[in-house]
Amino acid sequence: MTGPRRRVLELLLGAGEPVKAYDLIARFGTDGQAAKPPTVYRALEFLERQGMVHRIASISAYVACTGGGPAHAAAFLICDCCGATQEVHPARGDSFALAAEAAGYVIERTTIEGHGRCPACRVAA
Amino acid sequence: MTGPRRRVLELLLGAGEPVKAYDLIARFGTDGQAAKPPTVYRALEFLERQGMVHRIASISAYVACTGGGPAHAAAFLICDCCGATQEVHPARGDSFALAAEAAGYVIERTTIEGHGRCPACRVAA
DNA sequence: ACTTGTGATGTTATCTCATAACACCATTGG
DNA sequence: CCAATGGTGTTATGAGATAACATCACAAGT
Repeated sequence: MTGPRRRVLELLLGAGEPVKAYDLIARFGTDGQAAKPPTVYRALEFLERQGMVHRIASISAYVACTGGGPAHAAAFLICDCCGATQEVHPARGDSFALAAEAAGYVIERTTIEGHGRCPACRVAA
Repeated sequence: MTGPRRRVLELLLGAGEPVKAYDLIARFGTDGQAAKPPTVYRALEFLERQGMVHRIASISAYVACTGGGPAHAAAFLICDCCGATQEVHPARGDSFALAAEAAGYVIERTTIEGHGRCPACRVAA
């Protein structure tokens, strides 16, 4: 865990919600100086390999992991209203995994993201 | 169903696998002329609304729908080896949907994509 | 027929997201 | 000492997507 990696993780943990890569780039320097893109992307790549950070493909954003061991699979519930995101852990042998098996596929990595409304926004609407 | 929309759908059906937006743009003109990006992106947006095309977020590509009614949810099995993609339809009440419900989220749209190896590539390896 | 509204298209420009390529530096193990 | 490895800094560019505005076709209302 080196300087840039620590800094990116720190920013993600501080945000507590998904952050866009270029927002991380902009906030990278403690003095307000932006980082160069590869600095942040390389840190994200590392943190993702470690399972400390996840990429949320449907919104091209990154979020610090909450729970789960090293290099684990994760699924996300994302509120389109307020941006809140919750990490959940799909059960082994769920219907998607079964469908994959039935089709003869060996799945190594999943992207599972649900968009909708969180409890708070559901009430507010 | 207008000209550009028909053309984009035709390209996707002809490909039979996920195609990148800029590949569609490049192949758009029957005379080899490329389209302008908005032409293709607007067609994709329309086709996606109709449920005739799906976007695969994890690889930023688009694929013609195989089965499923209008505006249905879909999940994908993607072979990282040969690019083959299979559309599957998650059962209602699978573990992800249950997790969402338990968390109080109302999910309107899902992105479910599994990466791995198709039967053919699994044997080949 | 006029005209008004709507939805589609064409076009230019730009924005966002991500990576290639190369130079440099530190650590480690032969 | 000196490769080999892995991390970082920097420049530049590639890839994905959309904003904004002009134009066009068509149907509905008067």
